[in-house]
Amino acid sequence: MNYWLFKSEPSTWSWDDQVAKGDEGEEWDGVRNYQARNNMREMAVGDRGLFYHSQKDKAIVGIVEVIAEAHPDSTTDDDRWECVDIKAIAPFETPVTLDMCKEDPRLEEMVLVNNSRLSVQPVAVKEWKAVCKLGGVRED
DNA sequence: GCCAACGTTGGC
DNA sequence: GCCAACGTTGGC
Repeated sequence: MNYWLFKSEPSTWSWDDQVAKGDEGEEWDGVRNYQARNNMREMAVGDRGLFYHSQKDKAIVGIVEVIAEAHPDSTTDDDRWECVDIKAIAPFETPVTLDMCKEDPRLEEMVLVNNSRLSVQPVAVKEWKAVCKLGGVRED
């Protein structure tokens, strides 16, 4: 299984919006960046992801699961763009802020810390475990 | 609200 | 195929 990080502005699409979709989930559409798209193409059903709020929160707030592999993005006719579907799994007891990530030596190589603009990022296993521990959720 | 960093676009 | 110009993102 691989681990990822999905970034969103809460005013556009928030964790609460994601939770409201329940087990049906929602497609992670609107991505117009090749690196982010390529990451989504790598995803398999069952992969887990961190849900990050950019802008005001700047914190990882929950865990999501990939429930559908990459497929054409329904919000555009441009066939270059694809997206996966994800559903909310569990909220973090404690949101893991960007500052916390920057301060943690285990997370110094995290993409979020070094390239915060990439909207869909890979997460290393050790990073995943560290973030889950900080967030107060079981890592599975 | 500013601005640095980055990615994309399009003229040459 | 290079690179300047432009638009967007997101931390501060």
